[in-house]
Amino acid sequence: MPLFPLLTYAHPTLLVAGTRVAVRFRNRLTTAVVWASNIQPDIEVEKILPIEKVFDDGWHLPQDWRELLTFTSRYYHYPLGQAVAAALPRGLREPKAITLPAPEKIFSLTELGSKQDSPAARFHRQQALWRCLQTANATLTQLKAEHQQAEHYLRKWQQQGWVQSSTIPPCGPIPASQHQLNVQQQQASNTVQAHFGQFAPYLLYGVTGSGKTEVYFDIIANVIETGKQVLFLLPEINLTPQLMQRIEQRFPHTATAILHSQTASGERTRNYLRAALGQAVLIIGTRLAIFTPIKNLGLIVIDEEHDHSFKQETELRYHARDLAVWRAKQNACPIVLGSATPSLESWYQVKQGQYQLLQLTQRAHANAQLPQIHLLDTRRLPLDHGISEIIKQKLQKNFEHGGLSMVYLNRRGYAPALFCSACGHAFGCPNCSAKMVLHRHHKQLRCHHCDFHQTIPHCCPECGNQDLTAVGQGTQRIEENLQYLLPEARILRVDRDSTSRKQDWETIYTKIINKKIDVLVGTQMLAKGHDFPHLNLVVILNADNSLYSADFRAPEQLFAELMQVSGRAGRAYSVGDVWVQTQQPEHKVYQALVTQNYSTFANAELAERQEMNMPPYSHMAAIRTDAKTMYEAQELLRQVLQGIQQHEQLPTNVHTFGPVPMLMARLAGHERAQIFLESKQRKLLHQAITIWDNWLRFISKHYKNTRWLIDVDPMEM
DNA sequence: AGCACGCCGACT
DNA sequence: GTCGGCGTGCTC
Repeated sequence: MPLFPLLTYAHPTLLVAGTRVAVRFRNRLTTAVVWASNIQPDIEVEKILPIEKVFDDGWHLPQDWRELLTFTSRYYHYPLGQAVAAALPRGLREPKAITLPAPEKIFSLTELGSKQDSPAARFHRQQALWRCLQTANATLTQLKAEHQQAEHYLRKWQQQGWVQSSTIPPCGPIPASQHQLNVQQQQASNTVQAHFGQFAPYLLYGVTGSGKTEVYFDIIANVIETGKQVLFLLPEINLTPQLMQRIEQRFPHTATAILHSQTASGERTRNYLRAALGQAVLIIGTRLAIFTPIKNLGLIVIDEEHDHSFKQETELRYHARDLAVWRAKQNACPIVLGSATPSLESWYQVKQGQYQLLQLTQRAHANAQLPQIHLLDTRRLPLDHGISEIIKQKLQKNFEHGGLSMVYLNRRGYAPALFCSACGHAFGCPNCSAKMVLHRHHKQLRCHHCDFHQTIPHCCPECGNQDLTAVGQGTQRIEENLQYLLPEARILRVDRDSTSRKQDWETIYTKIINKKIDVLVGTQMLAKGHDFPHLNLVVILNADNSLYSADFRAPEQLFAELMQVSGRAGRAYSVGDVWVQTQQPEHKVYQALVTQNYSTFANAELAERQEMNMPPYSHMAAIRTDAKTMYEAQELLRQVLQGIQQHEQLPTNVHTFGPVPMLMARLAGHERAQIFLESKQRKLLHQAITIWDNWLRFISKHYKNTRWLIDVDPMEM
């Protein structure tokens, strides 16, 4: 519940902290977790209600997990109960008993069984099952693949005494890797291995295609052999079937648990418990997996550590990477943060000597070289449907030579804006401060920030003019243009509109690998984590938009994005070429991109951040409000600010900026404002947030229609 | 969050 | 005298 204090309930016997119970709260039955027992209640005894039910499953939420949540709740100024609810899978959030997952078993024929005839041929599924039992010790998963009702027959045959089962340890032998690590990779792995059993944070900085994953695998293999568990976090978009296949190949006998928001809730609860019980050794997941209780944690790996998806932007606004570092410290284990373009926060920690740097400067594939990057100044070049002549020729040539090209453009839809050619009226979203995007296939104007959409209007609502112009290029339009340019080519568009379901990716990937595609057109989805060995030409169109953003992290983000996209080229067989169309080739981001020199770029950015007293040189928190009008949203902040200034002694060295509208001032019908608190000292910042929190709680009662929230270490501006 | 409580104005 | 709208505060 959104309450900060703990509530007292009564029970005749002492309960272990971490026990799940069912209690009555406001006359409703809810799940609760025992945080402390045998305490002196702080309310009148007659008000205390009894615990209704104790879920004594032989397992409780462990102490280190409770400490993690206590920390999370305090650090992010979020009610403990709600933080706990966010950290539990559905199955544990419901006031119901759970069944603990059983340890994995293997099945084989008994001596008696091997003398039996196999089931009759007409029961061919049963026969397959039997054959599987004959050949080797088989796991339930393997057997289920042979026969859907494997469990039923196994039980039957076990009763007959034909089949026996035994439990197997969750970490079987790990076969040697097929990849020979190069010197740098081996060195990186060795360094981490030398620090098993102690807190040691590492930044694994490796250029795209340098084989970071193989380094992770090598370290993981070694931790697992010491009998410990591994937490492997990665951005949602990188949890590809391709990666899972590699893990399956590398760790065939290791029990893995996958945890992300797409996993079905039953499965997620099961995996959560398997990790907690030590039945799963390799725990793979997205940011939410950071809250998985792990019995014997020996290593944390964060892949693509710079990725913004590790920060949750709703409710409990945690950063999984930051919590991971905390957890590694708590569990005295190494943590490896990997990226080709590390976050400036992590890079700064290296500079401060807090994190140790591990570098991979060469591409892992012997023949692979870093791509050649070329800038095209579109102020001087005529564009035909958003594409310059040079790029047309490059694409044509590559197609003629049977190469695979990729056209990257971070805008889905047909055109990012629709204008009236007579009066200049722009079609904006009525709910958001954003332009509507033209989607030709669906014959709609859509807002990409809320779910508002409408059919394409045929005239201007202001002047009635019927000549409306679609301005700019989206992936659909580029796809259309390319098809016109290269009528013979097999072009495939990959964006959220074309690729919404999970299996879609698998089909696309097989098509690409089997050389059934000549040109890929797409957004972010194409940029991350995928290995297309034959890709040798990358074209980046119109990335300039974010150069004009007021967000101080925009250059860092754009650089990471462009490096990632460029890095898709020439990973294995051929030299990759990257062509970038821009109106500002002289901009620092593009200049850094051409040299592909992350460290020069990062150091320059850091110098600028220091100058401006921005993170990571200072710490920030945002207090946000939203209301029907911008005035109301800002008024609450102004009132609280005034109250604090008059009645409180804010710690010195904490600075306040605002209130100001958010960059995206209007979203889904709400006007949004914010105020920033900034300090060089974390502790002082937290003191200031606490004061703000108290005042907001107090004053917001008078502003019924204004909602507010606290965002510690904000990423959004 | 969501609900009970109580204050106050409007209406029978 | 009673109903209900809404602001306030508590939840164990």
